[in-house]
Amino acid sequence: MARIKADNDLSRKEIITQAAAALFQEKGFKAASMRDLADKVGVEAASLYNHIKSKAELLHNICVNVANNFWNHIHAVENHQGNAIEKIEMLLRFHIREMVNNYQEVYVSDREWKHLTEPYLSNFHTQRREYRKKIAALIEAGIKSGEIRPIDAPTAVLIMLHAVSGIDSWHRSKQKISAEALEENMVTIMINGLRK
Amino acid sequence: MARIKADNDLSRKEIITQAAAALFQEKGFKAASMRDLADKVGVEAASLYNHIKSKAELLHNICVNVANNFWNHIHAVENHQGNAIEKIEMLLRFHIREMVNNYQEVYVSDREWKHLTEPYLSNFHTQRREYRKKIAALIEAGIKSGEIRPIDAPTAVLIMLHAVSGIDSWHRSKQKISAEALEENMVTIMINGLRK
DNA sequence: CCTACCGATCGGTAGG
DNA sequence: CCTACCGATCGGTAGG
Repeated sequence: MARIKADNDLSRKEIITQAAAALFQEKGFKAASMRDLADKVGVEAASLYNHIKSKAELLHNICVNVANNFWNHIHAVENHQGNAIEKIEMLLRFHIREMVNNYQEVYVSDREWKHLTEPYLSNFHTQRREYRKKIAALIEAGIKSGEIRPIDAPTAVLIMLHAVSGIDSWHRSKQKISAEALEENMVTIMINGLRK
Repeated sequence: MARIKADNDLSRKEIITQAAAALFQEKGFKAASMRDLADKVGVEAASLYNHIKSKAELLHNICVNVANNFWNHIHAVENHQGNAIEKIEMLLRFHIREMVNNYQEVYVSDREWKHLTEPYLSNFHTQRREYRKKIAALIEAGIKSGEIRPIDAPTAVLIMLHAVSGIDSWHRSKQKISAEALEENMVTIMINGLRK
């Protein structure tokens, strides 16, 4: 009995979090009200608080989930057997697929994280900086091995990550090319831009 | 006398608009309050309304200024003598420089325009779409002439524009490379990514 | 999960 | 340019 109740609570909370991700993506965190969210879920605003603690908690959960997802993946990339270009392509394809399939959460985590409250804001910021350093290290390795042009690695990271975040425009576009074609086009442009 | 007063009003309004651009960039449009803005300018909130009509007008002015700036430039690019790669490089360098030198306004126009009110929202959206079509046409021309890889032009546009918007991270970074080095690195990666 | 309601803050106005 | 203030809306709570 207790377990079934706990399961129901969990999935209810997940439904609310998913709806919050969609809402924060559409309107932005500050412009999205808890009344908007309640409408989306189909309850009164006050009822949300039986499942969540606060609006801030919703943003926090979204950002932490996304951050951990990318954080886990880059360790797999680092341990992957292969040259630098292969590793970077692996990372790039993961980013593209996450942006395609898990659009709203990834978008919110990327664009709305500055509305996190302390200490989560500082934690997120630090992890983000570490994550980018890891990508820069992959690029540096590729420059040393002669696979990649002698460019500024942090600048290359910034181009890569932001290019991928442009997929939000793809989601909204009228005549979408397929997700596969999008991925191949992005990889072609970015990898050839880096490759010597 | 009347002229001096008019001049003072204009520059006062410009001071407020500049401060608003900085504030909207830092906090986001919705999270930035008119009391915040008044503090930044050094007056009481009510006094702002002797110079501006509304908070919405401030965002509108910022977005229209930026949009017109880019709109005028792309006509110069289209009329420029040269091959497709040269035109695209010219456009890319202009975007990079605007993002470096006119950071706050460009950033706000890029990230906060969805908070515009009608009919400005629709106008902005339409102009933005037309602008991107013009860039896609430049890329298509380069593909036809054999200068550029056979890629999906709208995807290439989206990568280019978003890569440039990543310069906001450069502004905040601790050990900044020079603006010139940033520009050369970006141009190298993007142009070689496109070039056949 | 709802009704009823709270204190805080918002954009903006009146009047001087 | 300021003091004083407004109606609306916000995130969230009490109590059932």
